[in-house]
Amino acid sequence: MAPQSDRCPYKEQGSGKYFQCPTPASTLMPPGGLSVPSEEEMEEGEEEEPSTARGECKRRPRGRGKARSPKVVQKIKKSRRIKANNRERNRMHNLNGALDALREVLPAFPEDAKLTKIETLRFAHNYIWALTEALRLAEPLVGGPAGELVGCLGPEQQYLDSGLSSPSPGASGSSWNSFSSPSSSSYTCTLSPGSPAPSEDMYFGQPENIYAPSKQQSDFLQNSSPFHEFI
DNA sequence: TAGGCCATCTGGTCCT
DNA sequence: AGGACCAGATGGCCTA
Repeated sequence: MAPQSDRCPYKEQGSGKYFQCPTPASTLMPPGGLSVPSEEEMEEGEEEEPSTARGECKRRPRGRGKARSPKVVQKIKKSRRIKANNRERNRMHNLNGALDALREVLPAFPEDAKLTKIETLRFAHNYIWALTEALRLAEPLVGGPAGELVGCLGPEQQYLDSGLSSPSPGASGSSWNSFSSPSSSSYTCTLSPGSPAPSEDMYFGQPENIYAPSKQQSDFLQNSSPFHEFI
């Protein structure tokens, strides 16, 4: 069956964010109008099989266990399908919302190009891995936990220190550039090119061996990231 | 125009 | 039983 609509009507213009679907069944009525069975109709068509043996229906009073007409069965099926479709649509919207949230905490690209779903996931994977590497390699240099890094990684240290409450690196287009600029005078903790890969147990292998970054990602990261050795 | 990406529908399976 | 999850199919939009 062909989709009833080609584009999501619940996607916010501009931001591209999704919002919760309104009461679904009513919003997806086909042009001709689909009559969803009322509760009463549903009840009327409910599961009970008619008693085959005459007079042996003990569970229900006479007249209640009548067989559903094909029409009613079809209505029930259609109603269930519509409900399932709406649930599925909401589920996918939630998934897309989570993906959007993930995009927001990833470094923004200068041209503000929106990453595709797969790119977002791959980039996030690489990004997390690179940050983890940065922390791991920086730790011995400062002789303490990564949270105590002071002025080692430059402006990005603020980002590392602030934890969950940190401003999103993708929140402003310039944040990533400033924190990762190779020309930054405080950028003293460059990652060594020959550093060994972390164990697979801890890091699930080097991202580049699993997910090759897109050209867009690798270009950007190679030009502006302190993690370029890992791309 | 082909190919990539996406939203949606759909039926099957798993889980509560 | 009903909902969540999943994967395949389909068709529209966009871009190189």
